[in-house]
Amino acid sequence: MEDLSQIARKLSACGLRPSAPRKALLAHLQACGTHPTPYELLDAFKAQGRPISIATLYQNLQVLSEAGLIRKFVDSEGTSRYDANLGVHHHLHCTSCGRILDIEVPEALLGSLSALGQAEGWQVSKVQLDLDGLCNQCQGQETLESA
Amino acid sequence: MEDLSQIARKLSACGLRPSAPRKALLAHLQACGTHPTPYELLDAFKAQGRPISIATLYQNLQVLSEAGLIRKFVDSEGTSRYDANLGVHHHLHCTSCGRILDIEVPEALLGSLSALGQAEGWQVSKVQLDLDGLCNQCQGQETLESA
DNA sequence: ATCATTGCAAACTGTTTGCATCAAG
DNA sequence: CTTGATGCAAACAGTTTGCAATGAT
Repeated sequence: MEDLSQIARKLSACGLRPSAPRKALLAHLQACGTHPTPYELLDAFKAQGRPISIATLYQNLQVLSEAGLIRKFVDSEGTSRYDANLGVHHHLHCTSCGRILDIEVPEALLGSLSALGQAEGWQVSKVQLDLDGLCNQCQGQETLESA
Repeated sequence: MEDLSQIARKLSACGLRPSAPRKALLAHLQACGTHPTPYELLDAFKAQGRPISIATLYQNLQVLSEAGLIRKFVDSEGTSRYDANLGVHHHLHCTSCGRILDIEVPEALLGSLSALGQAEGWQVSKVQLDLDGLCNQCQGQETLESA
């Protein structure tokens, strides 16, 4: 958990002015633990009473991504999502409630996967892995519904 | 390789009228060996001198997907793509030329991946795996460019 | 003849851009 | 004061929908 002055310093260190929307964006993404879509972010800031414009939001999502402070990805439904977890990780995606959980995949497994590409003569730079399924909560709900 | 009457029979078997656009779509996807986007399909039919309207295209992509004759997926850039390969398979995606190659992942590996989700209490229904990198051709080009 | 399918045009969603205003250094 | 950031509005890309004309059974 970082306070706002640390966030501001991080932005400055990347040559970015620590404007209010940028600090809010980075702080929110680092704290929320989820993988929000642009519109979820928009709503979150509006709900906090500090709305930002959609143009500013998209501009900054791009700027922060380019600076390497956050990361963009596209989920299996094609929805853009943003993530402040910069480490190598992958996703568990609940097809019922939409929740996304970060998981770590053992090095050895990642190596075996890259090897599949190398076997075809490709130079693999990134292993994108998403496990779609039902989270523990939604499994329970399915049971209730079908009862 | 299937001829058009076989394609027509397949459509009828699913309760779909074998209209010209449907036959063309299914035949093309089965034959092309790539994973076209809607606009690539549109252009392909236009180039063949049998253009179809974009509304018809989207309607039929959905209808054929629902019938299980083709499958939709979203690549790591968020672009919709369609695939007539219905078996379990995964993708090698060239970040330079955009080419996508189907690969098979050994059962054992898929099992290990699903197990990661199960360890978190999730019920994994689908392992979505994309290996991003450079295909053999584009590796060569990178070398030339940087020379 | 009936009912599904086509295709135009208009609507919509998510995203980007131009530009005048505003704020940080 | 200078330069970069904001935010409105307009433009865009991809996709969906309403509806009259068309085509398959």
